[in-house]
Amino acid sequence: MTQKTNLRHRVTIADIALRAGVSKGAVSYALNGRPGISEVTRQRILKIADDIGWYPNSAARALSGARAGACGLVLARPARTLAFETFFMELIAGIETELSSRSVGLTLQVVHDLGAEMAVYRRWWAERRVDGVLVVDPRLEDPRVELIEQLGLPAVIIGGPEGIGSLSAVWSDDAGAVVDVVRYLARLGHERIARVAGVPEFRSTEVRTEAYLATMAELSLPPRVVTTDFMAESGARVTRQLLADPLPPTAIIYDSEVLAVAGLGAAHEMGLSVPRDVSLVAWDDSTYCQVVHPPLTAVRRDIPAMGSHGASALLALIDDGVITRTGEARGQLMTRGTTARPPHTPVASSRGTSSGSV
Amino acid sequence: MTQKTNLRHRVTIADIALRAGVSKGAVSYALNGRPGISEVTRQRILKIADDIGWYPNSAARALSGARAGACGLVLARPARTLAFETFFMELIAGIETELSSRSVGLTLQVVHDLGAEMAVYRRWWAERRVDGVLVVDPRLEDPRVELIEQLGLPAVIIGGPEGIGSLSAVWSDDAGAVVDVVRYLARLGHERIARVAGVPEFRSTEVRTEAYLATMAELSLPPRVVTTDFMAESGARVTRQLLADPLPPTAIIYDSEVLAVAGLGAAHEMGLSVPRDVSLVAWDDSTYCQVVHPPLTAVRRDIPAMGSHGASALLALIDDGVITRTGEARGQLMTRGTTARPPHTPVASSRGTSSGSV
DNA sequence: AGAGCCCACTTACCCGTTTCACCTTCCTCC
DNA sequence: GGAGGAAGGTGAAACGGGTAAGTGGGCTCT
Repeated sequence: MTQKTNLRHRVTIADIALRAGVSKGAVSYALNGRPGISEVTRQRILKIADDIGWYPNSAARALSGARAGACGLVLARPARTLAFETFFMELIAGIETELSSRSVGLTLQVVHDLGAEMAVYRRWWAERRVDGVLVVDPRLEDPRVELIEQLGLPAVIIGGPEGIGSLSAVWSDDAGAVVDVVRYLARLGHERIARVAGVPEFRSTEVRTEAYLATMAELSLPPRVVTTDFMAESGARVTRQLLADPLPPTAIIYDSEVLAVAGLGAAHEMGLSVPRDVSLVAWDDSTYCQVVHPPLTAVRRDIPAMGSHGASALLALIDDGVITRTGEARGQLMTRGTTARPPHTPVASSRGTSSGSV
Repeated sequence: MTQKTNLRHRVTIADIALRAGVSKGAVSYALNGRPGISEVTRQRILKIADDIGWYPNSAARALSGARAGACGLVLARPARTLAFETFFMELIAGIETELSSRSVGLTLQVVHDLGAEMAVYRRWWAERRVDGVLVVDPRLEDPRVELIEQLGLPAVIIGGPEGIGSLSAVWSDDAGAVVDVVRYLARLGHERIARVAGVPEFRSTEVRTEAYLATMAELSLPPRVVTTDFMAESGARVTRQLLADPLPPTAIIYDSEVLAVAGLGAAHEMGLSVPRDVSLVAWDDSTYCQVVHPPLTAVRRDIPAMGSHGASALLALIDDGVITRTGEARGQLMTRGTTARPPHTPVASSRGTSSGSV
């Protein structure tokens, strides 16, 4: 049979109808599992469709009032910080597991700022290019929410806390994990615990800072928060500043993984020994946290799970109009080599400080 | 005016035609900048389209024989290794700059293996979901090439070397950069220079290994290649094995950034000092290479440029059928803190090498 | 035996855009 | 003053699949 020699010819339901000796309508009913077709005819049609390698033309299907068959994700961080945040790749991998199992595509766009991001939503929705979007990095005053509600664009916010407006949301319990980290460090004997926070506009930053402040207050410890962006250089610079202080912190909690790795590098560069001189904790675990030396103590969240739950919530919203609001499991503290008791703890009255085990 | 209150109503060219008092066809000509419409009418139509916020329905446009308006990218590495390869995010960012400036979407799919990747190409093309694809990680015996040619699917291979089959390609001069690295290390006085290679099925791995072997032979140095996958643990394990050798290498060239960071961690863990005891070179530079301590000497390629050139080549292929084959600029060696003269070098005798212009 | 009804289809039109074939005007030129 | 042409449109037919409305034929029920 030469039926597959010309793979370039697009086979349509008309071809199937011709072979099966029925009408296009019958083929459509059969392929979509709708009633009105006898079981034998349906099977015959399905077999023919399979034989000649038919796939529905996504444009035609989308045009006739159905779905676009794709969801969108816009990343609005500067490309430089995107690349080294493994968060996004993990998230995408998680989203994909859910979407591809349902044969829904993922359309990605990388833009420079929030305004461009909103323009993309507008365009995508007007063009009917996506059925819904996943929104990341929720902000304190988030103009995207209003736009999305106005457009009636199905959307799921990823990264909470909790929902915003009337949108679906999936978030992790950041506050709880922060409390765990601070208490863990306090139990080790740390009193001067600093927090290196990310972009202040992000809701996650605020939530974590509040949880940090509350826990420090509860433990009657002096809080210290330094705000940065998510650039590695900032992590290094801030760490140098903190550690050059006359009364430096004995422990630092970073708001991202790359900040922590940079902080570790900065500490080493200053000739300090980690964790003997200072303890470091990363937020979000990754391979990098595990392979640097010493391996970083980190808060591990199941990011792929957040992605797949977000995608699943989005599909539920698109298909059935169901609004979902799910809190994920609290991040887990992975204690590794960068946390220990603070220096100068009266163990045997202030031993020697660094001997530089680089 | 209440013209924008209901953003949910999709405006079509019929709405524009009605307001302008012309036919749909005329509107289409006007909006697409085609001849057959007077300039005044065109301007009037454009203004109306802008006023009522018209965007072309992508499905309708795609259906009527035009383009899908999207390109595809399939990533077939295990999700675990994807997340920490900043390569892909940088590549995507580069692709996006080109695509989004032309209002073409990027459809992403993450799969487990090559078979699934090929199934995705088949489906995308049959569904008319993409106009072409960008193919990464070219392999020695690459079954994707045959499929793509058979389907007539426009495609650009990213990561050469050189083209495969009749496809467009964009690649970096890996061989040249490897020669540079080996010669640089040899000039520093290294003789036992090992190479930690990535997945052997990748063409890039072979090219680099060949260049390494040739250069080592040229310099009459004993080659040593260890093959791994791209997992961080493998990088650490292989490094430990190499360095535990009775006659260990004094320099190691890694095939990826994460392998190198893991190698650096392993060396530290063994109590070795870098670069005093061993020199390390990473392939592909990234923020991580710069913030670890000491900062990693690395081969820096302009990955976003490869992405945007690849996207640009793909659009040229789709629009004009032009096959492009471009070699990018050779990767540049960024000498940083992990390379120095080898240990036990008779410094007094045999001067003449470099004095490490870090 | 005729009414009623369901099954298994067919017919025809819809979605929004592009495009091809035509159809008016109006202008030019000999 | 009528042929020839171009400018500036119109109308309708695609594109491929979904779906409401219609249409026979066979069956049941009374």
